[in-house]
Amino acid sequence: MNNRQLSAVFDEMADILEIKGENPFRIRSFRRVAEIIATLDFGVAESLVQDASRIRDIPGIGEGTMRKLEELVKTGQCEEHQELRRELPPSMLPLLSVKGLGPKRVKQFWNSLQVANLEDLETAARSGKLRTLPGIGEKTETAILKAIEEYRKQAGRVRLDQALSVSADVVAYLHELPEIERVEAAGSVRRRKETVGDIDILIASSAPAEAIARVLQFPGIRDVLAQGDTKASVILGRGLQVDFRILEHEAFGAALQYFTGSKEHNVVLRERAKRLGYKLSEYGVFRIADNARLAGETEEEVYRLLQLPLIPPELRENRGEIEAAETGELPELIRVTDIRGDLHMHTEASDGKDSIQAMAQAGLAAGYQYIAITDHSKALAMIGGLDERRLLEQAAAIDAANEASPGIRILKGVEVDILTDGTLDLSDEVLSGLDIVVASVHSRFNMNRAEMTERVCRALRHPLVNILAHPTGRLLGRREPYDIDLEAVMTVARDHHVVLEVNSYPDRLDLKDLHCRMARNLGVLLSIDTDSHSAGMLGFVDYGIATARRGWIRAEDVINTRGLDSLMRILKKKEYR
DNA sequence: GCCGTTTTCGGCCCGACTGTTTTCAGTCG
Repeated sequence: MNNRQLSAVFDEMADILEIKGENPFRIRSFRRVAEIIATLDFGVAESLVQDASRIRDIPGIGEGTMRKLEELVKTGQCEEHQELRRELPPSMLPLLSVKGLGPKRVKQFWNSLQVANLEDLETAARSGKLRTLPGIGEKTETAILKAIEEYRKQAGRVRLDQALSVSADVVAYLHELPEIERVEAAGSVRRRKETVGDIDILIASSAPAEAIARVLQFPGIRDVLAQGDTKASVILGRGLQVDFRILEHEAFGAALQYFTGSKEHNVVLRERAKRLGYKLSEYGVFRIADNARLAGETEEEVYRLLQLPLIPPELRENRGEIEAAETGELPELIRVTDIRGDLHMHTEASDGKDSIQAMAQAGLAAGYQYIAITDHSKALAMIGGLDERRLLEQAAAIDAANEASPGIRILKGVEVDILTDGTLDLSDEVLSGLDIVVASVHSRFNMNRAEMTERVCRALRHPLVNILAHPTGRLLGRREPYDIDLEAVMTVARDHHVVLEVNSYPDRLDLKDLHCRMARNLGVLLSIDTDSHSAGMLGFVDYGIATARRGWIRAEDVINTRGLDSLMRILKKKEYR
């Protein structure tokens, strides 16, 4: 069993226990274990055999969990999990994701109406059976039907770039209103998660009623889900939910901290506050003794009172950032201004839209010192991939463009296909004449893990390969990553001085955040590139930077933060780290 | 189930909104 499967077992047990109404703290433990395993950068199954203390020593993992893990790894299942599945059908678990339904109601519907899945629930609601139950009236029944519809429609979350664009629109609109003194997006948008379920907007206003009224006039609201004195929830035309909260100025920092989350991060902070004799809420930090508010206007104050430095929002996932903050070991995260060039982009020679010169102009406008032109190779014939002859012609054109001293150095490169046997799609002779070779997989995504891993590793051992682009091949919401042993890939990359890409294209973000962290831990260098297909796309770098920051990446972990000379030494494999 | 500069037992985060409850439970974030 791999980590993902192990994690799913604990999550499912937590779901079932929750419906059964068992000890909430035991449930919380299971959830924590699921999260820990899901975000681990090494395999639980292998570690259990080789060095079990590597697992046992993780805070949150105790004796009970160790027993279950051993059982799962040895037999492929665990008795308690099987027992729970016999008690309650797993088909009812998705019901917990329907808005407005929690464990109590799911249990109630099962006990009294034998509702075992989404379809049963819809039938029961439509036939008016739900309203016969205690505590459920006509309104709740209608709300549930609506929630089922929403659940089916937006089972998926929206991509970060889309969420950022919507939240920017909303913030810009609110910013103009006189009733509103301050407005900020919080939540997973602020943490820059790769996908976002809803958008949280915080508003400071001394006239909350007026502010709420104006907020609800935002053009594009399709539906108002809830509305009170201090908050409102709406659905926008595109189906995205936006939650607004109105606050007083004095509590804005505490609210920003609170609504930025993550939930897991906040739980730990509150426990910490309590230990220190404080109470932390969205209204501030209060001294328990006399309920005096000691902080609230800024986030810095809140963290300072908890004896911590300000933790960057991208790190707030309870993945060790609080411990790191405590010991002064928070990383100095990379910023977009650290980037000095973009090493992956296409031109009209293959599937890009713009010329070499146009891309160079865009690079110059971005303040870059260098860019690399890396069009596709001939295996991608349908989009005009370059063969040896055309690549040589392009190289000559780049030489000419550099001669004209455009104010930016244009590197000659290629994105060469890694063929199914792990060889490259172009001859060494031509590749050796380039400044940079980016290699990637664009075919046969369904190979098994061992084959795919060997395919990629073979390519990484090729002495001319510099960067492995979009290493897992995933497309957010459209294509799963191919099955590959990333730890093996990273080890080979490090040993052969190959750099892994953080592809900033909004539906790729590949490597993703956890993989970035894994790379850093394994000593693998990264390159944050856009894979631009037109001049306007160089700005995608923001999303790659966000992903890297979530992966604890510093400027020194990324090769395109270096000056040209240092970069060239890495590309020549004379230097690494 | 996990954990320990109060503790190996007894804790384990906080507040708002909704609906239908006549005093609060369930859910959400």
